[in-house]
Amino acid sequence: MKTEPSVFSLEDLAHRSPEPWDGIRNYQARNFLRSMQVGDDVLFYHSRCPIPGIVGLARICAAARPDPTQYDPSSHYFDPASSPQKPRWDLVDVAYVRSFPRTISLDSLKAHPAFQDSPLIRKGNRLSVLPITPTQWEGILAMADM
DNA sequence: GCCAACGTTGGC
DNA sequence: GCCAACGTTGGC
Repeated sequence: MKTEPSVFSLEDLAHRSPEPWDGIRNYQARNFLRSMQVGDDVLFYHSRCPIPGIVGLARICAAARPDPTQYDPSSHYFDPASSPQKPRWDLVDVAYVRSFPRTISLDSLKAHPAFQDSPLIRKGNRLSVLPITPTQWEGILAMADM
């Protein structure tokens, strides 16, 4: 899961957890949210910052449910085309697990064989929720010195 | 802050 | 159903 640390960082999650992950407004990302299960581990990625990359781990502690901000006209995430009778967008609840000793930078992901086919390293990629393969998990944990 | 890449919208 | 215009994401 990606986030801009200037908006909401892993440190923020450490102090406010669990957190409803609202505001996802991309159908592909939403579908990935829906496939998540309670107890699933999540890699936490910081974007739009000096060293973009994976900074730690979080965990899913509630499965997908309708995102209430879609009905709220005062919300930045308001979607006039959505209604409680026919919700369009979902959220999951995310809890802090741990911060890695060091950031696994985008540069090092680009250099890792397991990530060559991942949308994560693709230029122009905009998916803020995306799946990680078992091989990628192994690579990440190795790079994180865990 | 710039801008390339991409998803979405809406006129036709 | 096409595609230009628009808004957003995210590396740099």
